[in-house]
Amino acid sequence: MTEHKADPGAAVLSPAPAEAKRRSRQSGRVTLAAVARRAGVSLMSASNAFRCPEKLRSDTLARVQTAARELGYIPDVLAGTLASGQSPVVGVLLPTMRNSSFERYLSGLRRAARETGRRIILSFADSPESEAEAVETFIGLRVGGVVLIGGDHSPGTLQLLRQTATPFIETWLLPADAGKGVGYDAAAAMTAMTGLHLQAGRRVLALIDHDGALAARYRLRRPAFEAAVAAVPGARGIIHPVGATDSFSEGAAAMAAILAQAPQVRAVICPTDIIAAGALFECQRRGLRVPQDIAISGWGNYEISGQTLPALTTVALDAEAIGHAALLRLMPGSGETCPAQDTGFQILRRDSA
Amino acid sequence: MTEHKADPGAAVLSPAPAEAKRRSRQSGRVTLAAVARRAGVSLMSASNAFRCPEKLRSDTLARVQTAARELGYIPDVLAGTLASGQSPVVGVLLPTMRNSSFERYLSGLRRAARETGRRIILSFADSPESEAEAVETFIGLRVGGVVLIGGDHSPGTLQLLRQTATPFIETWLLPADAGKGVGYDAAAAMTAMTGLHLQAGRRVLALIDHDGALAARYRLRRPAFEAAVAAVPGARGIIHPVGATDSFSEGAAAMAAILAQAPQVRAVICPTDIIAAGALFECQRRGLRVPQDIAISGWGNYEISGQTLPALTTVALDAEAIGHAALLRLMPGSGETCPAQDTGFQILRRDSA
DNA sequence: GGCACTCGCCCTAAAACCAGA
DNA sequence: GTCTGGTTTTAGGGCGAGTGC
Repeated sequence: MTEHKADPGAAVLSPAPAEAKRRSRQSGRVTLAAVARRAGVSLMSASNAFRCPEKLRSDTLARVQTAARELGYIPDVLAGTLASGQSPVVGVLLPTMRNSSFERYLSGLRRAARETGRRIILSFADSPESEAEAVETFIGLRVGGVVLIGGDHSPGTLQLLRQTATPFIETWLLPADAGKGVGYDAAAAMTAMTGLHLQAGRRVLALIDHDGALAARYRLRRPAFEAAVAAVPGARGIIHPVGATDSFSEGAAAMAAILAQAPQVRAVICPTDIIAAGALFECQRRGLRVPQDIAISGWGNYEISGQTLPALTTVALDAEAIGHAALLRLMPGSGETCPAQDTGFQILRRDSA
Repeated sequence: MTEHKADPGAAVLSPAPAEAKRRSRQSGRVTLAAVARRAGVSLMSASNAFRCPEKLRSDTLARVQTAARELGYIPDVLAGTLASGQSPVVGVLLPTMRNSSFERYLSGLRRAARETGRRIILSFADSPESEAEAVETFIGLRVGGVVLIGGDHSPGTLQLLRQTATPFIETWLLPADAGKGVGYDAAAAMTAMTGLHLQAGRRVLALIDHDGALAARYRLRRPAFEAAVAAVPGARGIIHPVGATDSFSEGAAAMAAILAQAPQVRAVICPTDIIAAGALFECQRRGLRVPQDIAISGWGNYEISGQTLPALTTVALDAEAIGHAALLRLMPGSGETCPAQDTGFQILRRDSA
């Protein structure tokens, strides 16, 4: 069936122009209608084949599926979302790539997405502005939900989510948005970690404390540290704040600063394994022995923590479980019971402390 | 204007049901129509205010903008894409989170996106299946383009992209898809790196070679290594393959295996800085001095490479530039001249080799 | 500057079809 | 041949915005 552009002048007379115009706007992609035509069923049956397969007789269903496969049909999520008002897409916002826990977190999210037929898209944001921007992109895409890390979000971000009634969930920390979040008890972990150093007989402890924007996932730790130190007579705690960027060089610089300020420090608690590794490298450069001269502990059980010499004592948390539970909890309609919200943690004692 | 759900029983009698039905399907979100109403302009003017502002008188424009801000209007990208057939969203596919070059790559992409008014969504894929799945999600979302890393993609992935006529670009390596890709010359970098070890007088060199799925971004290196070694009389090259997972422990294991197999090895060229750091840690554990006993070089100039002791000699590449150029090249319509496709590299000599 | 139509799909309602009882 | 119950079709109206006239 050949067809050329209709002469605009003849438009009124010929039946063709409407047809031609329609064609010109079509994307050329395989549509559901094409699948239906090929399978010899109605549009509705084709639609139902994807949406509620149980409504079709199995042979009809098979016909549609075959046709879809043969044609290479990929559902237009946009059109579906627009029409139904429901999107299978979940937007996940990560603060940084540098935290290897997030890799496991993501695989938990992916597993849950596979289980519930959802699709995940990602974005990274390390500042309030980029966070709001990313969330706006998600909302513009009319995602079905948004998964956030930490409880520290720019007012703009939260307002956007709320005013558009986009379901979202905050993860990683407890207590998060009461009854909704998924995470572990960072304060308890800090209490345990500080206790470990104290029980080893160390009395002058330093805490490297992340601050800055979007650093709320560290915020619960400091009070727990201070309380634990205060509970032991003769113990002293030093707080050294660092910027929110997680890097080896920050760890090295922090270690240098702490040693300059308080040479008698015997243990350094780091907010991440990256910082801890950086601090360890700095000690190596100075010829300080770890843990004999000074103990170092990290946080997060990143892969590197098991590989440095000495290996790093750290806090292991179940990022995979957090991710998995987060997605399931995001949409109550899943029909599944909501998993427990506390995914726990574990102090992983290795050689550095 | 209060309104409650219409009583289903009364549906037939009341004039409300149609209205109620309509309402029930509406998202409740702020639409362009609402903005137009509030600004007292037609729907078209409101649309134009965003799409081609120059078509409006400035006071009309301002009225629309004010109304949009007051209402908290967020354009429905879905509807816009569906209607126009063009999407401002670009899907970026990353192989892994562990490569800190990708962070810079991403910021280049983001900068370009900001410059051209596009939006970026991300996905990670480390296997052919997850790659195809991610690309399918992008295509289902009818993204305007897809940015890929490396030239090694599952046939399914490429076929999907081609059959749906989705614009895409392969980055990172040269020569990529001739005339379209953006990247650096990995073979030349390997030649230079091998030369560095040879010039230092080392004659038994080992290459740790990534293989496995999706590892094409390493594939050009080995022949260059072999050629460089062959060109120097008395030099010998050992190839040690490792799986595609980029981890410290892989590096450590590879180093152990190489030492067992060829104790006389004097230099090890690693495919990434992570592997190199892992290899270095293994040497430390064995009391081998780097670089006196054995030289190690990495690849990628990840942050860790400057922090270990000794710091790692590595290949620095301009990931930011790759990302930036990739997005600009993806859509020729940008009106900008396409930047050069070779973003170059640099051998960063530090202490480990 | 505005009207009518379109993008691809969803959804409701009601009618049509197809067994078997 | 009518009734029944499940399956499929027909018809039409959206969803929110862009496009051609």
